[in-house]
Amino acid sequence: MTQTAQSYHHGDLRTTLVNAARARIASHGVDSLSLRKLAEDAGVSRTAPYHHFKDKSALLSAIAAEGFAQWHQVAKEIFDNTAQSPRERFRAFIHRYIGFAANNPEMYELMFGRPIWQTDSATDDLKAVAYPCFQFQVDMTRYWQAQRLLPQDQEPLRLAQVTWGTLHGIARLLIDGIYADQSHIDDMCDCAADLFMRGTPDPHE
Amino acid sequence: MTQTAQSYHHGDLRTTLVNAARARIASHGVDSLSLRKLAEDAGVSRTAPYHHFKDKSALLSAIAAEGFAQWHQVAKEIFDNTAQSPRERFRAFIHRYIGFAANNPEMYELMFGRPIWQTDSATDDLKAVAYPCFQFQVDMTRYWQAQRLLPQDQEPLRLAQVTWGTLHGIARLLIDGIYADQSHIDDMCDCAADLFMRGTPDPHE
DNA sequence: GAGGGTATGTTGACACTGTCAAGATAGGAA
DNA sequence: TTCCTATCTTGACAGTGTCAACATACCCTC
Repeated sequence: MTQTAQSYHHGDLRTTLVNAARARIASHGVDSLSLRKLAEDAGVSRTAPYHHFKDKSALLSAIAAEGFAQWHQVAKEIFDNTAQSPRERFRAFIHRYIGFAANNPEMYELMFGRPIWQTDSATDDLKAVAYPCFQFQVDMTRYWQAQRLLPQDQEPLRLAQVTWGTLHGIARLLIDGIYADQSHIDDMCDCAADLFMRGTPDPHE
Repeated sequence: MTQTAQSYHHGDLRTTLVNAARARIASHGVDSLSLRKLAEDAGVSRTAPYHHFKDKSALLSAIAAEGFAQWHQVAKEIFDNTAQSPRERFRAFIHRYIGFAANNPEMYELMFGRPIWQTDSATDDLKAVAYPCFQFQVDMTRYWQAQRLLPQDQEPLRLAQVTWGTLHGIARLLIDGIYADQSHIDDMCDCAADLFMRGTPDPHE
């Protein structure tokens, strides 16, 4: 950013683009983002972004990767917070997951939407961030099974797929505004938590 | 369809468009559909479709409505099949739901995707078909609760949102190819069914 | 049957989009 | 200083959805 305005080269176009795109996506939605407008706002020509990203999908992948990293961080904090019981942490995890999606709907849409994952267009950089995030879900599931919060007679991978599927499905039904009312988010989370942990020993509550 | 080739009017353009669009979507995906190509394939000018649909979204809504009607029919058949026990029907319902999504991924994407539901662009026709479909999910949930397959201490609406959310989430993770392997569909469905019905009386199995 | 309203179809145009090719410029390494 | 490479530019192409204005055909009424 040490460049002057009349400089031929921008100086730090890549991060400028990513920042502008992130802001635009958060405020106006993924679909409203165009590379041309983005370039124009950055004071640069239409094709300049192509020297930093292979195509539009690559730009989106980069931003989605940020989202996965961000969520992974949150998940780790919840999981590692030993001040809470495993049971509390499990419940908190559900609420935070849905909360993350509800508070960042466009980012969530981007992270799990088609443009990125469809047709094998996912960047290696994106996979490098997202896959560990998926794996963490399995690891947590294994732990919760060991803690007797989740049924132990199920394969951890399957169980992780189902529990995460539940959160993902609720998040999408909420975001897409299909039939879930935003005012009942907490109720839905509690319902899901109760359902998953039903029949497990509960020494404290 | 009594028109000759050189007729100025097409005769039944609306259904021709819908049929062509449905086929195109099923084979090449929702994103690949363009009104112009559609019109060209129908041997008609680019703007002719606008006399039958307000815009592209309206066309998509019409096709999605077919999908909802189709699924609603399947759901009713499963639910009304008294030859099976409620427990078997519940399990069958889960498998069929995921199977429907896996076998018609593009239709499923269309039915629950953004272009239709976002920004209040859903047609009244679509809502008229889709909402009863959602309601049916709640009715079934209520029944399964009464049959003691699902916990009775939860509100039917909440429970329906969570169970449907689970199916929806699994379906999307599958379709979007995010992390679920298609070869384990049945295992995932069984895992979900076990999870939901866990702790409920099972006289026969 | 004649006339007019309406449904339907047409061409033209506009403002967009992503992306490629070819050329210009700047910075850094040899 | 020279040259390579990263970066940025203009020009162009093939698309897209959609509007406005106009043409044609059908149907209902007089």
